[in-house]
Amino acid sequence: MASNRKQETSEKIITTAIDLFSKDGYNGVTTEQIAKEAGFSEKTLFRHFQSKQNLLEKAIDRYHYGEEMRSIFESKVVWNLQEDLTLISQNYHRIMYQNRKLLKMLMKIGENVPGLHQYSHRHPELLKEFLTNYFEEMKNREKIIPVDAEKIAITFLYMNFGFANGRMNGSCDFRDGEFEKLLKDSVALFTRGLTP
Amino acid sequence: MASNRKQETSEKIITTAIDLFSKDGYNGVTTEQIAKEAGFSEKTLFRHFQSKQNLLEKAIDRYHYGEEMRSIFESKVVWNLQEDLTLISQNYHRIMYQNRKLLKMLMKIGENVPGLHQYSHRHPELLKEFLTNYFEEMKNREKIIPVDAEKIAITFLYMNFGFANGRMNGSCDFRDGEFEKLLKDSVALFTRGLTP
DNA sequence: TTAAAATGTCAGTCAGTACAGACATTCATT
DNA sequence: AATGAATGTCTGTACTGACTGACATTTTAA
Repeated sequence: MASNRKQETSEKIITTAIDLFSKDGYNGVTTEQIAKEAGFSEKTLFRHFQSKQNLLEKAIDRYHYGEEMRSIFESKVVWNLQEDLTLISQNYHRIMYQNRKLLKMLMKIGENVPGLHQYSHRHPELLKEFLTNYFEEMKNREKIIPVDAEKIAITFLYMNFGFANGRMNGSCDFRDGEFEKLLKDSVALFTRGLTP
Repeated sequence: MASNRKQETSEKIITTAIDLFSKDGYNGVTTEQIAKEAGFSEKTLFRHFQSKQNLLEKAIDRYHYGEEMRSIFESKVVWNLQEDLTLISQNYHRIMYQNRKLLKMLMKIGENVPGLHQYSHRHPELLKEFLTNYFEEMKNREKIIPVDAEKIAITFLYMNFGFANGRMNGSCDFRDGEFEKLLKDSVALFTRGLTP
């Protein structure tokens, strides 16, 4: 089909744009670079997206990150701290890693993009609430010591955000299973710190 | 003194540049904007810094948080886990907060700036080593349980980086003493998770 | 084979922006 | 008050980069 080909072209241009934007930011990349890198002419880029700004917006829309994040909430918790935290952090990092370039891109985009800030903070907020409720319930079940559930949730989330950020920017050497081991140790620490 | 006045002008331009760069990135701000916002003419900006690129470089090495970071290493550890972690995290966040705009700026700058990546990762690396050695020694003294010292150090650091990042971007409402409470709770969690 | 859809080429427009020179003006110091 | 340093103003240059239109070429589907 023709429409299929058209779609593939758009797809290729978008992913290339995300790739370059994530490295050098929106203003640091030219439409010519994007088109060339994607293997098309600049003209084709504009035929597909009309403007650079629109290309950016289409790239952001592609952010299915939000929808995927929902899968975390659907994580079947079994009310066992270690198991649950492991599952949650694994899901979290899978999603963050899949969307790492988009995330880097978003972090580089200025504060001048309206609504973006709220948009990109909506899902983390939901995740925080989800975790807070989880810890609250665990307290009721007397499976963890009495703590400020929200603060523990924030701590767990920001710790994992830190991990994800470090992995994205290649700060530490997270080769092979190193990253998984780190997650395991951090979950173990939480578990030991919270179980009565 | 005349040289004093000159210096003050440079200072004002640099801080303004950092302020704007941190919001919209290097390419998202014009020299005209910087000059105007700083209260000078564009010509003065160029008389002081010759080029925009040079202004960026001066901004980067004038506000190097690296030296301040050294004060963390000079933190007098007393080999009491809770006290030491509290002191370290407090120092860390003081420095991160002071340099928050510079840090935001650095995060937005593309990977095309040579050497910047290594430069901005040098001090966190040192801090990681410092902390790793600390946990190692605490193990020897049998004040904490046997764990992978490096992984715990990474966990503690990335958690705090996550906090700092959240505070910089205003993700959560860290008003009044909320942030301090968060630090306290997270240190308590670590302490409980590591003490035998 | 053929028509339509998709892409390429190339030349060009237009706005924005880093930066320079000439000259006027303000400011601090004596 | 006078002088030199610092700054302002204004004009201009050179270049980049988003975006367009006309026309040619390739690709796809019937």
